[in-house]
Amino acid sequence: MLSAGKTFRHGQILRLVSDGSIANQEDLRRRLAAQRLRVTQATLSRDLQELRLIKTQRGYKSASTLPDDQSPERPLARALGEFLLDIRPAENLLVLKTPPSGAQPLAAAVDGAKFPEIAGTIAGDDTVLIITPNKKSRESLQRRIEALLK
Amino acid sequence: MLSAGKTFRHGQILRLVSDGSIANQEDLRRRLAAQRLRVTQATLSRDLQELRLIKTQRGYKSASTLPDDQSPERPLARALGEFLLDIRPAENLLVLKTPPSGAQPLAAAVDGAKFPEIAGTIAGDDTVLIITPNKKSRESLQRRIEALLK
DNA sequence: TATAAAAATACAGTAGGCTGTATATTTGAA
DNA sequence: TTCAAATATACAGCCTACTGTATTTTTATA
Repeated sequence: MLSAGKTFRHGQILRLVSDGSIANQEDLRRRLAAQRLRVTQATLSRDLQELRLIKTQRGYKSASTLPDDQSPERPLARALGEFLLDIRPAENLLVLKTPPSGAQPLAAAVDGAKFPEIAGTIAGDDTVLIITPNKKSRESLQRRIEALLK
Repeated sequence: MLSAGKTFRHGQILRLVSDGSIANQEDLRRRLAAQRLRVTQATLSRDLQELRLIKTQRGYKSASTLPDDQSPERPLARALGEFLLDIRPAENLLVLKTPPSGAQPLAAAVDGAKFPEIAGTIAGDDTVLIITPNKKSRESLQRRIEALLK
């Protein structure tokens, strides 16, 4: 299904939720159904989890400011699968090559993974530069990233 | 398998091929195997097709300069699945919302699809603005894009 | 043209992602 | 606390992408 359905649904959920008038998942389900997006409550439960939306008195709200107890490597694994073309080590630096325009999303995913080895990242159009304190930490990071590939 | 293997393998194929020393698919297979990427000749045949690499006297070469007879909507469908959060029509304009940093890649994919309705696109960080000559063409374009969603 | 090497593909199996159904758990109000 | 509503999840099915095997088709060379 290419998952376009899911991503688009997520966008619609964010939009509906930001309007602030969603009382519960059944409510959300009806709103989506009204625009031809028919899914079950179970699916919405999963969606809200993936989107990190938590319920408040006034509807749902982003939980992105809350502690990050989810595994941060999941979205990174996806991004790597989608974008990574090559890994090039260079002393304390790690260069990730992507197709044109792939660097920004991949860098965001790398940042999101919050690897302790990483001092910082810089992304251009098709290149992500990851800076680590030293060669050892780069090697460690590289192993962890490569482990996410297969 | 998350296809991480495939994208990364494609990157490695591009790298090996650019070195110019690949004689044939069996040769390429051995080179990849030497770096722990073990696949069959059949898979490489498919990879080279996807990468549009054609054989020349001196190895393989990009065929991207050749006429574009492939459907341009494939990568767009992927990009939409990956990035599209919302579609907002406005007279002769179509606004595509994406997650942060999603606009550039999505815009590139839209551009790549070469829709005749499109006069131009402008992308920021999370918004792609598509300009069409008039409302009719915007409606047409919108239908075509929405058809790629499911 | 005949032949062998190279490349392409038909076919089938595998694996993972997504979703619905049905059920369990949690939450909140009385 | 108790009950009903709301939410989460175990389970299974479906679908698609990917890949290997085995074979066919193409290419190039003698």
